[in-house]
Amino acid sequence: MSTRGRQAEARRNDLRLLRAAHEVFTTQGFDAPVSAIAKAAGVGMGSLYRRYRTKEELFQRLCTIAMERGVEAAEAGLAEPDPWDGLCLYVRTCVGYRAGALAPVAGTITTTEEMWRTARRATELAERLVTRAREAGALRSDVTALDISLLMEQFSRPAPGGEHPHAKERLLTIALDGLRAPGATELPGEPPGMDWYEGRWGSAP
Amino acid sequence: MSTRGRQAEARRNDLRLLRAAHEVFTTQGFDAPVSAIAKAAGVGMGSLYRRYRTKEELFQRLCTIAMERGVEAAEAGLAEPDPWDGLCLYVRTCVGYRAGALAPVAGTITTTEEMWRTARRATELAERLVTRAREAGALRSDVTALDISLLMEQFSRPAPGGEHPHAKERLLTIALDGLRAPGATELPGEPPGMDWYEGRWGSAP
DNA sequence: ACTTATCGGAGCGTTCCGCTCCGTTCCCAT
DNA sequence: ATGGGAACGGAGCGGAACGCTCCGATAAGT
Repeated sequence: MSTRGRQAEARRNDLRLLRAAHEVFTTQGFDAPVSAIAKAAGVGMGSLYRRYRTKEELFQRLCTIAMERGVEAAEAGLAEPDPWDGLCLYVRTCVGYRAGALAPVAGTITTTEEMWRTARRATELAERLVTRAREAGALRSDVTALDISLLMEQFSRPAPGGEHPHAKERLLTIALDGLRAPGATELPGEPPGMDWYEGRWGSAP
Repeated sequence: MSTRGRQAEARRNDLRLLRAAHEVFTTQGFDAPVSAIAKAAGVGMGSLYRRYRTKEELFQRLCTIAMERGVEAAEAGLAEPDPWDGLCLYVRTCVGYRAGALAPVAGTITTTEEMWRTARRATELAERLVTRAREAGALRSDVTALDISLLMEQFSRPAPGGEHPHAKERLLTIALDGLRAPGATELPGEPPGMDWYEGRWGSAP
């Protein structure tokens, strides 16, 4: 794998494209123009459209990668000996690269088979992580794994008016403290179910 | 003030327009088409543009009203005898009508004199509310009024993929529990300052 | 030197949006 | 009863922006 030549440039371009697309889509939403991604990647439109035939295809690839990173984060969390620290690591990592910002937009495009598979693996690992923390008595008992997914999603959403360097971490710390057992206030209403959550992505295969 | 006649219809239309605009802008953002607001209000484009000469003017009026509602919510919170309950009431009320969803978008248009005035009153009252709760020992001591504003903003942001009826309230309850004294984890980084916050709206007059 | 894969970006067709303009409706004063 | 005028709804205009294509330029491989 050389670092020179046209093929090497193609590989570099692909990486830069994915990075730029992640940045642009998570901060500006799926409506962001494709040209903005190309420009952010320092790559021409032609190169982008040779690699990904449509905007949707690029986005699908991006979602899969984001979920794979979520899987890795969950595995890293489970590798942590302390259940609470593991859960915090997982949440902080996912929010750190705004993984949740892609999830809601995923409902506006068709969900590929690969996306379903990866999503299933990610949710299963997250469930294990949450159950372990709860059974260790570190996590309040009335919160579900889906609550935490939605929490991450909420915190992944960017502030349109520019970001303060530490504000997000401060808020996330507050929320994580609120997750610790025992909960001071009982959580209201029915917890959201898995069927509802998956319904946002279209019908399951 | 009659309920019949053309003038009465004009008044009703104005009210419906403001309600619809609030709903559409807070859920779809400032990019939502004006026609969507007119349709949601059950009003023709002509009537909308006679009342508000531009889209921006409508949005400015909307922001002012939202902040006035924020002032009222803060006053209601201060009227509550228990400092903690008062703070919770304030936060829940503001998040309830997604007041924070307008704040970041306000930076994309020019801020009127009236908006500055109302904003100043709102932040001053919020500061009082927060200080009272902290001095009563109910609120963790390392959190600032601005942190709470940003928290409300974060929770005001709509989920593009449809909303679960109770999910938001559950997450908000968790966050509020995290705000109670004593904080389990120290908040990281410098708290955001007022100058940064106001800078998002353009330069102060 | 010639072939050929890859590059960047101008341009095409289309969609969408803010706003205007105008024919219609209906209150109300005479 | 009737004419004037204020308020109504919505089709349509001009222009901006977007997804995607096409092509001349560039440089690696032989």
